[in-house]
Amino acid sequence: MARPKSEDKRSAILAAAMRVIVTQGLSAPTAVIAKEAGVANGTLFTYFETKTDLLNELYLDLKREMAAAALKGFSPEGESRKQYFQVWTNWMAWAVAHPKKRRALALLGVSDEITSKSRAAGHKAMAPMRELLERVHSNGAMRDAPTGLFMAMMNAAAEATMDYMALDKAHADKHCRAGFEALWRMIG
Amino acid sequence: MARPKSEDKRSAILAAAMRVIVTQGLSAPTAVIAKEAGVANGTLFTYFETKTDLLNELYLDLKREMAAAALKGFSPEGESRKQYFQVWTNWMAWAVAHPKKRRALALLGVSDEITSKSRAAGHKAMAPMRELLERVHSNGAMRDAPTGLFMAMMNAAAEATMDYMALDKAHADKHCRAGFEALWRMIG
Amino acid sequence: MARPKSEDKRSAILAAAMRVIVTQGLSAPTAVIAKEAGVANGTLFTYFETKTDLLNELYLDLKREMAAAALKGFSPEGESRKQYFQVWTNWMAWAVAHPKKRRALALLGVSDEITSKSRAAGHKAMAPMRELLERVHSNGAMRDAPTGLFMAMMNAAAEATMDYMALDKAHADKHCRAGFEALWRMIG
Amino acid sequence: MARPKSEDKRSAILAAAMRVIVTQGLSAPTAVIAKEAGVANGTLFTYFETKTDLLNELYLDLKREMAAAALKGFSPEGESRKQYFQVWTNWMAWAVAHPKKRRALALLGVSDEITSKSRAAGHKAMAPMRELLERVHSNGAMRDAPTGLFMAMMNAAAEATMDYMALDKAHADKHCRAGFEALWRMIG
DNA sequence: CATGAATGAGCGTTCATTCAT
DNA sequence: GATGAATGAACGCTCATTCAT
Repeated sequence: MARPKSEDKRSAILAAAMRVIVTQGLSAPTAVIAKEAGVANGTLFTYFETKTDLLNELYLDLKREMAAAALKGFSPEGESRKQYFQVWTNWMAWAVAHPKKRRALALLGVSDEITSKSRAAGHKAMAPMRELLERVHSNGAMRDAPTGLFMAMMNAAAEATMDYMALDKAHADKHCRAGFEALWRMIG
Repeated sequence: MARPKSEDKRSAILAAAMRVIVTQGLSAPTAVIAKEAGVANGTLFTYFETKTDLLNELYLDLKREMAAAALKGFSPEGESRKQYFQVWTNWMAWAVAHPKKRRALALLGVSDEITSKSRAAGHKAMAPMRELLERVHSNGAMRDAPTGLFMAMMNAAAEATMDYMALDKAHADKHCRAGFEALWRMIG
Repeated sequence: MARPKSEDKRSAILAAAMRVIVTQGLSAPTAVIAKEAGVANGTLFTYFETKTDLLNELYLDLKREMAAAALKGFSPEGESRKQYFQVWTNWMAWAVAHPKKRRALALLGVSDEITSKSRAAGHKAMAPMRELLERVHSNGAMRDAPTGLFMAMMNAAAEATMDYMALDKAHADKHCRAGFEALWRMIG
Repeated sequence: MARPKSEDKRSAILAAAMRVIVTQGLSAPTAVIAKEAGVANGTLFTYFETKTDLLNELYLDLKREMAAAALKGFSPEGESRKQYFQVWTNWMAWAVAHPKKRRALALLGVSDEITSKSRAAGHKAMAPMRELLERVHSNGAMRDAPTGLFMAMMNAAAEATMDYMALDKAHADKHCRAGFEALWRMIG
């Protein structure tokens, strides 16, 4: 089958795109991404039909990686607070460990290049976390507020905490806990 | 060129930029913005030296308008909770009344075209709110968390509430209060 | 109204396109055409929205010029043979005097970039000649053959004669007459 | 590489090229031709060094096939008119039976990718017809016109007749004869 | 100052051809 | 020999900015 499409090259392109996007934004030329990945200009297009496709796949890739990191070791048993604290801690740890990926994800998340299909798939990767939170919601202080508002508040708190942890890495752990406590006061 | 002739034209361009950005994103051509403003292509550049300048000024403009709306009728006396509830209500009302402006502001906020100088100036417009919140912070449940984290959480909650109100306008008032209650539980 | 669109520039581009197409074919880069016309790359697109538009307008332009040359001094009175001989002579003279234009027209004529609308408009420019020929047809040796076949034969004879005249310019006049005689034997 | 292994593959590529060119023009990608032929992208280049080579060989192939069809059963004896009518009829029949091949040949014929060498070889395939016509020429009405003009006129008439037959297949036979009569009036 | 044509760098994508498998 | 991924030059077109009118 001749030279098979190389999974390595594919991920090299995705990784390069991530790095380049962080420094140059989503308008980074595909040529720059290709060069950063160490492949020829045209090769990028044998792995991704269009730039938009590349961006969408990168979005999903990062979203899935983030979800996997957050849900690492997660089992849907035990006390909700403890469970969620574990997830929260994983999540924050990933965010602090991969600031570039988080930045790229943020840029992609607000771009209108990302299709609703990609967004839905990204959502799905977070499903276990969402289920856990639904349990929290229905028993907690916000039980009378709509789920959508509840989720939005939770997400917002998470993003804010990540931002702050990144800003003051030295006390990241402390901020992680403080963020969680604040959140739990709100929703618990 | 500090004060070009027609202040009307200037604001027409800013308003046009806002409208166009909402539908086309930040990459909207200056030619389109100019046409939407009813002026010639080149005229835009006698009012704003570069497109980046235009975006920065629009950012500040919107930020200031938003701050003014939120702080309408604000006087730094009285009980913090009541004061802040008033501000919060104003703020949410503005957001719901001007979804396009909020959308444009959101796009601008994450763009790397916006300089830190603009961001600082935008910050400044919110100073009275910040001062009020600092009082809340030093006496409230998050008094041991850093101000930055505190502010980030508050902002995040506000954005989340706005989003949700926009999504379900019929019960906007209810969500406005629910968001505030949740926030206050966290920070009060 | 600022710099008005310059009719000169427009025709410079059309003329340049004609020249370039003759040497490089229809796939000649727009950049080359622009340079040949002495304008910037982008300027070409303020006069012609797309390359296809440029090609279509060039086609029409040449077709009209050719028709005008052939029909110069034509009045629909007098004996058909004499009339048509005059047209034929004009036509051949134009073809020999403007071999590049004829070559460009030939290339454009077989291209599928040229729309049926352009072809129809080109046809229209030849209408007076067509009418004259219809008279010839209905009274001549081919009166029982369909008009379409008649016209095709006439056109083919014209093209063949032009080709041969171009090949042997020294005796162009003689070939012009020989071609006409042959044609007339066929259709007269 | 003069005679690569599979003659089948070679003709599959040529046939595919013909089909693809008819629908997509001469700028059809080699990749598309290869796929249509059921071979890999690169395989095409083991049978034809360059795309230009492929086009030239296709041109010759078609030209030869056309000549063979026209000359089927031809023997250089008997009355010229009868002989040529036979050839003409064969020729027209082939054209009507293989409109795609004729279309491809037409596209190739006007392309500047086709070398003069290929054109000369194509010419050669028609030699017997040409010899017959030379006899007609030297005794016919055009005996005083140069051979080149004579041949051009004959070819033009043939093309025109083919075009018209293809347009109105129902009466193809009639048009075939009408075309011949017209031609013979001109040259006979 | 207003206008809009002029400019040319820059971009996403294509495709003939090469070459590793 | 067959395959199809790799290559990179090339192209049509866009658009921020300049400048003649």
